[in-house]
Amino acid sequence: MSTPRTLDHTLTALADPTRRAILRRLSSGEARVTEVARPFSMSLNAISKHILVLERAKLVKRRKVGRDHFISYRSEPLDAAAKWIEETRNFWASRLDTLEQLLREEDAANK
Amino acid sequence: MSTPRTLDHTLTALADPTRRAILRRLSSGEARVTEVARPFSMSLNAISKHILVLERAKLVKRRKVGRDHFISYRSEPLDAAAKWIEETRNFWASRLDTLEQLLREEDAANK
DNA sequence: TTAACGTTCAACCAAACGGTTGAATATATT
DNA sequence: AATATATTCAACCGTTTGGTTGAACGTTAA
Repeated sequence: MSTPRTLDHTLTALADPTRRAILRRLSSGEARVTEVARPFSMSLNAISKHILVLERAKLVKRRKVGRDHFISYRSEPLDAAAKWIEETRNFWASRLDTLEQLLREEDAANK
Repeated sequence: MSTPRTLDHTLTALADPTRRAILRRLSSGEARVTEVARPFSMSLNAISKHILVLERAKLVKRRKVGRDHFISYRSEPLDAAAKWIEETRNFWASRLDTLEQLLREEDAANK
């Protein structure tokens, strides 16, 4: 089974609260980098780097118009991540021995 | 901005392919650390560290019996992560609908 | 008691992360 | 042409990450 690096990138990008906040900030549509950075108490450069991480994960798209870079949200990676998580949860839910395993552990814990 | 650090931990833990493989490896029930490590081409210590990261995220539980540590999968963090992702997707779905609608109205106005 | 086993601890390393500051680049404005 | 604005690039810093090796610790077996 090959390693889906895009999932690595997606989950890594989402694991940071600043980056999750940036995504929410984009809900009203495109925003320039400076606009994205405004509500945060860190440097513009720091936000620029966070945007790079989001871009690597394809969670945002960049549209350059003159000196302005417009950043916008892309939904595909989150869809894919949701799909993976659901598949994994189903995988676990369908393990036939799950109940048996729980009982075994309980039994051992109550020993 | 509330900071759910548990989500950070969950997503960070899941962002690594080795750790995702470890979780799958646990599908047949509990396993000792050495058993968990066996299929991997890295040192036992490396796997021990990965298990620590999974433990911090509460994705695995440890049960010590003598010198053996039995590692088992816990489903709660994945459930919580799925919930967050679904909420976020819903948030975006409604937002994108609204934007689309606005564009449609604008278009109609410019007729 | 001694030896083997299962696991972690400690030290180390290189690379990545998350942040900073200052300079460079490209575009707009006057 | 000169200046201001938007953004990135480059260098640096301290911490974390993912890996190694070797020693230590606790448990089981001879």
